Amino acid sequence: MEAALIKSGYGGVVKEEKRVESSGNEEIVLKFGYEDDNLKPLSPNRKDLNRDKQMPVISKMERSSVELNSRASSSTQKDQDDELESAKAEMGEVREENQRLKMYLDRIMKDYKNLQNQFYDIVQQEAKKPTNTAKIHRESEEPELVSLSLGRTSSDPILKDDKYKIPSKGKENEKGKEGLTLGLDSKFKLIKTGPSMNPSPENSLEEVKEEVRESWPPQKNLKTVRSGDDEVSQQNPAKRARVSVRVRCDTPTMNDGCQWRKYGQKIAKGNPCPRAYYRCTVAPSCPVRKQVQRCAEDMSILITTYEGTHNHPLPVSATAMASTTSAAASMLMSGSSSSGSSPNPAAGGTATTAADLHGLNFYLSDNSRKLFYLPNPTLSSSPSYPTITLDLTSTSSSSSSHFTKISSNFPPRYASTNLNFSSLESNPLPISWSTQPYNKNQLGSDLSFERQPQESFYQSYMQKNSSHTPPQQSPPPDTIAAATKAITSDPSFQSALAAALTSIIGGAGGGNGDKFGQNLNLGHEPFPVFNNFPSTSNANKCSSSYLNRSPSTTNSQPGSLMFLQPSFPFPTSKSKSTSPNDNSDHII
DNA sequence: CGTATTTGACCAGCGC
DNA sequence: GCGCTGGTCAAATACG
Repeated sequence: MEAALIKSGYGGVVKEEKRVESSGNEEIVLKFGYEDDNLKPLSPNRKDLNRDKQMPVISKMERSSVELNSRASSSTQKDQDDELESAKAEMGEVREENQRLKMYLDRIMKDYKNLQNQFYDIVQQEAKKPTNTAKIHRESEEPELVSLSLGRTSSDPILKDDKYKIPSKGKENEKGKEGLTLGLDSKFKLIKTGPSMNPSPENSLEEVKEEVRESWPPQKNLKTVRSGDDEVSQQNPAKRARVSVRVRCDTPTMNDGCQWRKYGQKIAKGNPCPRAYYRCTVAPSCPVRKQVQRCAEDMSILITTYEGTHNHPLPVSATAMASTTSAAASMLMSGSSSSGSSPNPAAGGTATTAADLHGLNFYLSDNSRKLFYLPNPTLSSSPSYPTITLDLTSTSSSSSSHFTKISSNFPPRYASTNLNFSSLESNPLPISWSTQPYNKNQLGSDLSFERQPQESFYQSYMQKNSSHTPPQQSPPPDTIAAATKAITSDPSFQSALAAALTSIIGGAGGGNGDKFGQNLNLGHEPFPVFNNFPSTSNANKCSSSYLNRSPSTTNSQPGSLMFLQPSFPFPTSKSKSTSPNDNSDHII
């Protein structure tokens, strides 16, 4: 936004660099100039001033004076006059340039302030709109609500204001179509008393129901007597949603930050690669399972399918994937048959659907629910799991089209949705910027005017808000195109996407995650992965416990066990008293 | 020795 | 009813 503004308003791109010293101290270097050499420079001597002497303007002027004095006795009056004139002219130019720069800076700041105020107003208006009908039970928890957004950063001055914790709805959804415009539109609620997976008493029954619906252990476990496992006995097997994540990954499992224990392996039909079954071991009674299998067509693609909802606080490093899956699951569930009485979401009367997954609240507008109608949400006890696939493996050379390639298919038997995220082909990391070399211009460049994606983010936001474009109309639900549109415009999708991105970047990027955290703006509350992803995690790798048995496996990530909430309130009753998972109480 | 993984057995659902 | 398949269990094994 800033750059575009400057470019249009002042005829040239004002470049601003912010450099980060290796020591970690930030040195802000404001460098104004033209990026395009064809453009007229600010001053004819500007390059000389900056390049030849590598010294401040004032120093050059002083030096000129010294030179004049030293030569006064031996030079002719004419020479002196010439030098004096040239020096004066130079000084004048420098002064003019300084004045211009000051003026530019003032105007930039003024415009920036204006835009910032406009943005505040818009966000406030959005927050005041009657979208909180489903937030009734959560209003008291508003102070802890955090709006996570890609394309923002805590250090970005535009976001310093706490107002931006207010989630903006509606039009911001549309930004998801434009490159990095990833507003995490969902309303995230930080865990208060460790209820992320275990709703606290103040949480609504609605949330409890939502979680119960999502919990994994299928009906089989209902029959299996497991004393004290209340969650198991309450679940509705028809409500289980699966979130499948396809990632190009060389290692057997994807490092999602959570602790898993392998409990089985099977050769599935149609795929020579065995399917591994994992369960979450962070908490002994956690119902979450995941299946890991290599793609039959492309062995480099790892398909990780998550089921269920964690009923415990998550390691910070695991929140990204957890929020991804929960958001995606909430999409499915809200669109398929959230009420349990009718598969048609339009039949549900509520204006919004709230889900409390992983301690994060996701709100889907009524529009969204219509948009996410899935044609085959059977309620039978058969494994007709609605499945949403986040495809992070697609090939595309355009970094700006990361989020534009979206496909959707609906296998004949299972209702499923494929979200296809483009990525660089040459790199197992799906996000191209994760592979960019880190020159100083890119590090911590929150003030940089070069952040085109972010600029477009705000630009599109302003434009769309100013025009008050209504949310996308629901297309016919039975078409792939409709599903695609629906998915891309849904706030949960955005949160899922953002979480997926952070997860992938953080997990695959390994030690560079903190740099991403600076370079990618994730809202005033930095997305956990970026700041807290274990620096010891395998860079550019998905850690593994399947094919190789290296010590750096997914299952043991002590460094990542930074829980959002230290308390662990849910019952300690074990589903399996003899389970080796019992030792997972170490998280307390 | 404790813990995690492996792997064959077992179970349930589904289709024929 | 039978076979196939997916999913889970649990004893055996490996590992630190």
